[in-house]
Amino acid sequence: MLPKLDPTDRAILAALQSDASQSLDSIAERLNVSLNTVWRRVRRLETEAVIEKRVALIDNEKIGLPLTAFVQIRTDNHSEEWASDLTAAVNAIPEIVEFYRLAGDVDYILKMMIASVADYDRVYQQLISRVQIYNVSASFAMEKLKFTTELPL
Amino acid sequence: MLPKLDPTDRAILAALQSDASQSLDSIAERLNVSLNTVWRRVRRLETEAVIEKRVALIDNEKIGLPLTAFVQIRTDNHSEEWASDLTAAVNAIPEIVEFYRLAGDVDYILKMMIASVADYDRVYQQLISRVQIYNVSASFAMEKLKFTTELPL
DNA sequence: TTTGAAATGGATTCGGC
DNA sequence: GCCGAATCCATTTCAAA
Repeated sequence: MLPKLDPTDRAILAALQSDASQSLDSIAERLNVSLNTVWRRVRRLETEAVIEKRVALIDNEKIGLPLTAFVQIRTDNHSEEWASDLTAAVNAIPEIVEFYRLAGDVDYILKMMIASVADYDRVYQQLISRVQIYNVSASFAMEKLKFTTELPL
Repeated sequence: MLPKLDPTDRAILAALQSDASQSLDSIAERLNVSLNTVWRRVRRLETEAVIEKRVALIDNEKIGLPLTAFVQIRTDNHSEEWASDLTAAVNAIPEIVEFYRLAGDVDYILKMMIASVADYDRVYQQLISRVQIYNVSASFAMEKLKFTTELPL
């Protein structure tokens, strides 16, 4: 199931997940392989969807969303239907950027990017207006100490 | 402090954070402005660091890191030194992709991308070998329901 | 000072070997 | 895997508003 990745593939992935604006040429030179090789590997990694997409990362503070909040959700309703309602509600709210179902005590965790604590309430109201939630607890980030989209290879 | 962003800037940011591989030409056409205008706006957004970087997003499952864990940390040591030791330790561990200091009961939360629960233990041991931690609780994601780097504009 | 049209040069794409 | 042609695209220049 997992695509085979040799050291060259991994080096290319490492390069592109760190900086996707660099030219294939410069990667080829750094890895001591031909441009053509890099190009073919990248194309393969894209068709296999190892590379999901290329995106620009935007500074959340510069666009007026300095606050990150984590919200833990517990439910007393473990039906499929409730779960898919919650997922649909979350997907409709762009401030919620991550959402996971958890093992254990807390059922779900989500992360939201917001302007302020008042803005948290606005998003929270949006969420609970769409789906019945049993128990919510929010934690606000005082300081972002690390954030990266780079995965270890 | 916040850069002024007009609707064209926001539309360009929205386009690039959704797909940075599209040409400036196609964005220009879609927004009904000239290529030149888009190019200048992008350059300005880059020099102002509203656009932080361009990256390739990699499928964590395809590279053998299917598990996401959230780790909540409480400390009894609130010194500056301990905090900076923790941050240094976290920065040295590539499996830890996000790390925040929180307001409230839990002092820190971090997110890690790992191969398995056994792999969680390996990373956890690395962390506690570098810094004394009072209380840790980990939650494992059973299901990733939403993940995006796109911020609302 | 801002805009768009057009030219340049560099990077990507993809065939053939 | 390597070369090279064709294409595409970012970047610069320049003229006009």
